[in-house]
This record gives sequence, structure tokens and C-alpha cells, in this order.
Amino acid sequence: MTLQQLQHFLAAIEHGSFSAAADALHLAQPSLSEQVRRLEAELGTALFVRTGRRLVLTEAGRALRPEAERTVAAAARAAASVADVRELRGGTATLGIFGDAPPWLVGNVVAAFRRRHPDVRVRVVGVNSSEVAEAVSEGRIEAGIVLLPVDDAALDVRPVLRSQLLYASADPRRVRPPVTIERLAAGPLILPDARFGAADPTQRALLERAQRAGVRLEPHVEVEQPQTALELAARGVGDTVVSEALTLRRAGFPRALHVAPFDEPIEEALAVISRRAAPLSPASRELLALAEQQLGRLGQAAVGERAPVA
Amino acid sequence: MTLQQLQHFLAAIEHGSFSAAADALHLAQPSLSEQVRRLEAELGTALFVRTGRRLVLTEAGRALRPEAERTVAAAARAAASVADVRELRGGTATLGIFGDAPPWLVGNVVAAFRRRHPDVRVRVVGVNSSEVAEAVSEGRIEAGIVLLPVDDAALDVRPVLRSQLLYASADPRRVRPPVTIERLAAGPLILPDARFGAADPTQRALLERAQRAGVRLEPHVEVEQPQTALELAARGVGDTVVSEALTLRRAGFPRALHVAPFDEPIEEALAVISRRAAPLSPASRELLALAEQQLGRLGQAAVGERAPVA
DNA sequence: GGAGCGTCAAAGGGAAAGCCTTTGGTTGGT
DNA sequence: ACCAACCAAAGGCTTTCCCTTTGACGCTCC
Repeated sequence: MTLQQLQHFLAAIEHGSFSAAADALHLAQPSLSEQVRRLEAELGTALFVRTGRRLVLTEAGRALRPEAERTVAAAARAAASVADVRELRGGTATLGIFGDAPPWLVGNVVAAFRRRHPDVRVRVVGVNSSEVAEAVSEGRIEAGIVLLPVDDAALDVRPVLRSQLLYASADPRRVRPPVTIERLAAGPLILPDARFGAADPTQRALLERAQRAGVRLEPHVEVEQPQTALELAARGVGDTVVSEALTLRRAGFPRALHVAPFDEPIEEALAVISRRAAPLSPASRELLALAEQQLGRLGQAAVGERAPVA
Repeated sequence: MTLQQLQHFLAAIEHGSFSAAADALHLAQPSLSEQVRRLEAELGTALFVRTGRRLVLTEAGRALRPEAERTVAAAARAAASVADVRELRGGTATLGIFGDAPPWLVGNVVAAFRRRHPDVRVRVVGVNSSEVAEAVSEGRIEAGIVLLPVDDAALDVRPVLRSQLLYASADPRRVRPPVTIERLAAGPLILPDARFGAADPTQRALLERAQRAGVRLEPHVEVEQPQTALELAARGVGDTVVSEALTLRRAGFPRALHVAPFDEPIEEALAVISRRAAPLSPASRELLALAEQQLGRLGQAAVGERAPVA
């Protein structure tokens, strides 16, 4: 059974003859006739009585008609549902986000997207750059914003914002030059992102730097949220590190905290990622474009809005 | 978009890979892959992300899935509904019946049919032989039971019961020989089937006979139901005619009434009719078979059960 | 009652789709 | 680093699809 056959069957009913139906569908009459005949053969029953004048449905045809209409309508809905996704009239756009992305940034991006496409639902997932990268490279989500580096080669990575890791302490003397990894290792240390440990790219970069310097980073406190680490550091519990991106706009940044870049900068970069060679859905493309726009604007404004440095 | 494509799409989701899905559908992998690719091309969107290990639905694919399932299910229901009709598990069997068919006969046939096929609905339509014949020859209904003659050449006519028209009167002297059309024309006359007049074959035969005898049949009372005519005749309002078939079994036959055949018999015949060269649905075939059976049995029992003759 | 119109079926041919097998390229696992 | 699983691509064969032409049948209008 074919959708086409059902459509031809319905057209024949509607127009009262095979000829008229064929005309309406821009077909030759024998073509349509054959399809109906084929349908009848497959179903094992005549659907029409061919009386010279006009077609009359058999009992089987009468039984088939409403079901055929339902089937054709369902197919149309199926096509429409995909078109909705394509035309940004429906569906869900999913964006993977590294865990300590500034909430105001995510909020901005999502709000801007919803303003343009109110019918598309948005899902923001992810707590960790490497986890997001894995999900994107496996195709579970289409796009994400992560901290570099991400190792997976199946990704299309577009860096959008360079940043560096800052030393953060409540004691202004601790952020005076020279700001070194040794100093960080020496003092009481607070490290965020406890859950994912060495999988986090920034944390990995930090540990590698320590190894190279011959010191070990032994955190006195491990917390999950960077915000918590900052809060603890502001209270003098210990020193910590914070991504420069998180200090921008000073949203929720503790006043008591002083930050400074390392003498030998620990660079990090934010990037938008998507699967290489996998076409992005319009929704995701739009979402990524907005994210890039937000991050780009952020990079330009960064200098003037940095948190106090020593 | 094709039902097949939707089925392949769903199979691919279910089995997690094109290869497994193709196996399950007894297809080669490239065949299934191509169908999915074609579907994607038509919809203008990728439905799967082909990650080396397993297939992952895109957003469009996620949107399509439930609609595809609905569509395929609807198609299955469509096929099933026709099969139900074919297998006598559903649908409606329609039987055309001439207007003054004895209700007990129709009741017997329908009851027997329903006993065998309780899921098939039965519709009994028609008030007049010629109307039934027209409906059957136009294909509006598949089969019927009529009084001969019927003129239409597109019919397959199988006579099943010979009968004749009887003179009926409350006065026993009026049914003594010679029973002639002249006598009928002379007395107060009650004629049934007023609505369809000369189109009714029996009435036509009667009028033709009168014309041949040089008399005119001017009914004093015209009624629609033969039963009403008999009732009036029983009360002495006038004389009437009644089909012999109606007097059998004496069901509802007025006791006060006397009947007799005409000296020159006015023959009539009951026949089952269907469209020539149009295949009967199983339900109609069964219904007709039962009707023939009932009428055949009736013909054998006729002699012993006739109403009182003079 | 025959000419003309409309409708469907049948036949023949060309284009397209569907399916197969083989082969090559990726990805993941051992 | 090799092996297994999987998908895509290519070539070839069969079937389907669709067309045009033709013939048969029924209806209508002279």
C-alpha cells in the first residue's frame, strides 16, 4: 500500500471519476487508474464499481475511505512537523554549556533567541566542557559552548573569546607580582569543579603547569561551583583561580576579592563547537550565532569592565 | 514521502543502525540507507547524525518520529478495515428489497445472517422493485430481492420463487370462478403501492391485463402498504389483489379474507439480483445465499400453507 | 437509431525508482 | 596496529511509474 495510492483513491472519490481525478493531480488517466487497480489487487477487493456513468464505492471502499483520509492527513502532519523544525516554528534547540558559564551570558543568549523564535523550545544542558564536547561529537546535541582545549577531532571548533585564568585571593598582597603557580600551590587552595576533576580542560591545564613547575596542587577545599569557590576565597578560606570570563561584568563577583593574571599566563579560550560535517539545524545555527555575537561583544568590552586587579 | 520510507526510518531508530534495520526488514543495507537519504532530501533536513558507532536522531528526526508512527499505524488500520469487510468481520451488508416483501421473510434472512456474522451491520433498503433494480444496476447497492420483471440489462437476475397474483375479497362469492380482471375492474377497488404507480412491475402487469381486456382499473382507494389494502379488503371496503408470496405462512393475514388465483394467472416471480460482472462482496454474497435459501424453502412449502381459497 | 462525447481498460515504450552486490572509508574496540 | 561494525558510493538488473495511443462501453443528442 502506498500513500500515493491512497491519495489517488481519495481523489477519485472526490472528483467522481478517474479522469477528473487524474486531471486534478496532473496525471494521465491510465496512470491513476493503474494505481487504484493495484491498490485493489493488494487489498483483495474492488473499491469502486465502474458503472459507465460514475464511480460508486463498494462496501470495502466505503470502509477504506475514512481510514485513507486519516492516513494521508497523518503523513501531511509528519511532513509539517519536520518543516516546523526547519522553519524555526517548532521543535527544540539544545545548547551544551560548560558548567561555570556565567548565567547572565546564557540568559542573554536564550532570551534573544526566544524573542526571535517564540515557538522553538530551548534546552540548555551540560555541566562540563569535556562532557559537552563528547555529547556534541556523538551527535546527542548539536552545538555547545565550551572552554578549550577539547580533544575530540570530530568537532568543528570556532574560538570566540580568549581569556585567561586569574589568581584570586582576599589578600591583596597575594596577587602582587610575581603571580606564580608555586604561590598557588603553597597557600591554602580552593578548587572548583570537584566532580569532574582532571577531565576539565582548565583544571587539566592548571595541573600540567604545576607538574612542569615541580609542585603539587593539593586543594584544601574542593567545591563544585566556581561561584562557591569565589565566595570562600573572599572570606579568606584560601586562594583560588577563576576564569577571566567569569569576572567580566562583575555580576555576582565578591567585592572583597582581588584577582591577577599569572606571570606566565594560563590561557583559555571559549569556543562554540558543533559536529564537523553534520549540518546544523536552523535553530541551533541561530542559537550559536547569537552566542558568538554575545561572546564577541563581551571580548571587546572586556578591558574596561575587569574586576579589580590588585 | 512514502510509507516505506517512514517504515525504514522507524526501523532504523528501533534497531539503532541501518544495517540492523535492513536485516530486520530483509533488505540490503544500501537499499534502506538510500530510502532514508531520499526521505531526508525530500524533507530538506538530516534525520540522523551518522556517528560511527550508532545513529542519533537530529531534532528534526525527533519531531518526525511520533508522526511517522502515527502515519504507519493509520495505514495499517486502513488495510485492516478493508480486510474486516472482506473477512466478514465488519462493514455493512446492504440488501435492496421490494416494498411489500413479507416482513417475516426479511426478518428471517437478516436474523440468520447476523447469527453467523455478528460484526457485520445489515442495512435493508428499498420500497419498490424497480427502484431497487436501478440502485443495484448503478452500483449504489450490491444486491436485492425484487419482483420480476425488471428491465435493466446490467443485472444478473436469478429467479428463485414463482408466484402469482391473487384476487382477494371479504366476500367468498367474489372469489368463485370465473375470477377475471373484469370482475376486479367492476367492483370497488383497493390498490396498494400508490406511490410508485405504474413503475411497479406487478401493478404494470395488472394494468396491461386490464387494457387488453378493454376495462379500466379505477381504484376507489389507493394505499401504500399491501397490508393496509388487505385490512381494508377484509373489512369489506372493496376487493384487492395480493401477491401469493404474501399469503404464505398466513402471518398477519386477515382471517376474514378470501383469495383465489385469476383464471388466466397473473404470474410474478421473485428474483435475487446483483450487478452483472461486478464481484459481490462476501457479505452480500452470503446475504443473497441466505435469501435464496429462505425463498427456496418457501416455494416448496407453499402448497400446504396457502391461505383459504374461496 | 446512429454520431458524438465521456469514461475506463489495455498495450507498448521510455524514464525513474528500488534493490542487489561489491567496494571503500571511518570509527571503536582489542 | 589490526579487526569488526557500520555507512556511503558505484554499477547493474528488475520493477514500477507514467506517458500516449487505441479500443470498448454507455449515455446523450440529434
